[in-house]
Amino acid sequence: MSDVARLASVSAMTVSRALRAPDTVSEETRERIRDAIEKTGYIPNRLAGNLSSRHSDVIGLIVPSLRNSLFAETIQAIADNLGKAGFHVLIAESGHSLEVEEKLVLAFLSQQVSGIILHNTAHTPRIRAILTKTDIPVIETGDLTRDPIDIVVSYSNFEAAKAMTHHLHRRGYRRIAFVSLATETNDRMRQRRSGYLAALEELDLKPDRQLILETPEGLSGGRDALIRLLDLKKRPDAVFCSGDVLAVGAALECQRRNLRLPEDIAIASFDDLDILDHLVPRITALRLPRREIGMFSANILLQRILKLGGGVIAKDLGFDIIQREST
Amino acid sequence: MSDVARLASVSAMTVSRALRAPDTVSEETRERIRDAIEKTGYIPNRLAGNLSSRHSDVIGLIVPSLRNSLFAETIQAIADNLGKAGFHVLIAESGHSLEVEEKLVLAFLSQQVSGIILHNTAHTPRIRAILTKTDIPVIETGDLTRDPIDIVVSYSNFEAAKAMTHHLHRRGYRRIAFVSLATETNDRMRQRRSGYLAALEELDLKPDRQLILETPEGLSGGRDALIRLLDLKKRPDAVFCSGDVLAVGAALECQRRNLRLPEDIAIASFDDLDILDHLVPRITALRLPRREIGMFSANILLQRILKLGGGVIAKDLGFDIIQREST
DNA sequence: TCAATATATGTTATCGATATCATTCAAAGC
DNA sequence: GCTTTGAATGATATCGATAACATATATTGA
Repeated sequence: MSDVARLASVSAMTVSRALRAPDTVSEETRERIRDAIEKTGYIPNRLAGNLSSRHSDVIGLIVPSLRNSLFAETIQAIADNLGKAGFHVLIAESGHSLEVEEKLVLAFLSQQVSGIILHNTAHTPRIRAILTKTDIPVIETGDLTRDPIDIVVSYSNFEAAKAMTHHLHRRGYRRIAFVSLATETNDRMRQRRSGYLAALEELDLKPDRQLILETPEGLSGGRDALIRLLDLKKRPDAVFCSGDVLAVGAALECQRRNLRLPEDIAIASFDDLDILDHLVPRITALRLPRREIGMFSANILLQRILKLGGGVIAKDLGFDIIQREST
Repeated sequence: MSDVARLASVSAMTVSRALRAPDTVSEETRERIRDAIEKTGYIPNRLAGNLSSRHSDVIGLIVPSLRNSLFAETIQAIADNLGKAGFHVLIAESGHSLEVEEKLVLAFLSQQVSGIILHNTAHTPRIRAILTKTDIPVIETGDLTRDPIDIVVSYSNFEAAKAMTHHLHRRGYRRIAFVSLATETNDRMRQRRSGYLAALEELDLKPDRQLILETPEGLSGGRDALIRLLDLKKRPDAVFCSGDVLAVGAALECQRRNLRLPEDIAIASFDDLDILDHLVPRITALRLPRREIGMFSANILLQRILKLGGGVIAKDLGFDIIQREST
């Protein structure tokens, strides 16, 4: 930077101003500086700048997994919106482990990020404490938790699962199976199961243990769950697959076995992936506001960082049920 | 940090050493410092540290798109391996635009990243110039380009497409269609098309313009391409779908129309997504070394950053053809 | 026993920018 | 005409850590 300053015959301070607050520098000087920057190939050092100004232009984002394209839309919306405002996104993956999440949050804070977005709503006590104390905005997006650390932007997994269960009941199904990923390490799955159970209770249906399954991630998880259900003496008439791509795996297994959807068995999915609309028959699903969550999170974050007021603490973005041929 | 130092009755320098080079500090002092850190809740400021030591623990990664889970495996492998060594990954999305890529690279350099990983091999002249001059390692992973900026870790899109075309020919297909995404903004697609054409030439087959299509991303892109091909007077006997999920869209459209694979038409995919192995029938595909690319990239980057020598410049990780029922 | 080496710690300058206060000079106001 | 105001720029201290060098104490060996 001092090179640039020398070449433009101004002080380093003026160069800094020309870059960060152009209107405080005269047109003429600005031009000289622009030329000098061009000539020297100067690239600003944001580390120094951020250290000096004591705020950075980086936002930290932690997702449980990047493998599933589940978060891609949200991430993209976040990155787009923050990018427009000159911020960058540091993405990390926790692998559903709270310990890893703890390490990552600490690393982010070390990097002096200006905000943190988490997909989890369950955290280690230490992280809760640290994040509560810190004065940077913290957004949680995985579930509409009642006691957010700071801000929560989401839909309610509980309500969504309950609504879908009611929907299946309205369509005439009475033995509704519920398939999810491991609930042990995943609070969202627990919420969904609770929603399912709450609906059953409201409908005066007795939950049947055999119809409540956990299965590994991936297409084979969905396939295996379906196989287990078909092997039951009293088969379900509908299967509510409450995890990424599980419904796809289940539906493809039905195809393989020449089972007719929805006559032989109905399938509904928790998340409306592209492919659900391309399968034959098309699969009923909950549409979750993934893109909206990203947009909102980014915008609230910006508001808070730029101190524009507007103290939103919880934003419920809802969900839709997309009824298709599979139910 | 000075708080910690005071509490532990040592100088700030000793605290710094206790954190970055523990074995240069006595057991006893280290313990006092550890307690002091605990008590004060001190979180190091890496900006300051990196500025002072003139190297950072952040690696920049630019991918064309996060929407397709295509890069997820590579990203995960990169993040895992770098994470083990204490590095973090700053991920950004270029949306296939070279101008955006330029901005992102400049932003990364401003953040003083210790290394850059790009999926593209085509760049603006300015970026090529800047990245060639810089002394941080730069890895390109999208294609086995002949003139890498610095290091290339990939498979050859050209060879892979050629190999699959030969494979289809060996299986008896003679009218082989080639479907890709827009080649205009995607150098990898151009390489694949060239590979396809090269194979045709070696096989003494005349390329047929009607059989070489470009289509938008996504399942519907694949579906639409298939429809266009079926509408031809002289239908192809095989379709080589050379872009993410195109083969899935095409295969599902065949299902919808009750076309038998491979009797009525054969389908092959460029990338072996999970789902290809779950469809009925299962789809022949090229298996690309996505995870290996991530691992290798991370490791070479680390070698270079830590100056461990080992001057690999180009690493060809090859590919496999997975023959399944669809061809 | 005493210089020579090793180990543990402290001091100071510095990384590259920016906040803050100071200065200069011209236009405006009375 | 002279103070007042404001726009443009500069000088200096500082952000929080670490590199590089300096110092103090312990250890070794001849």
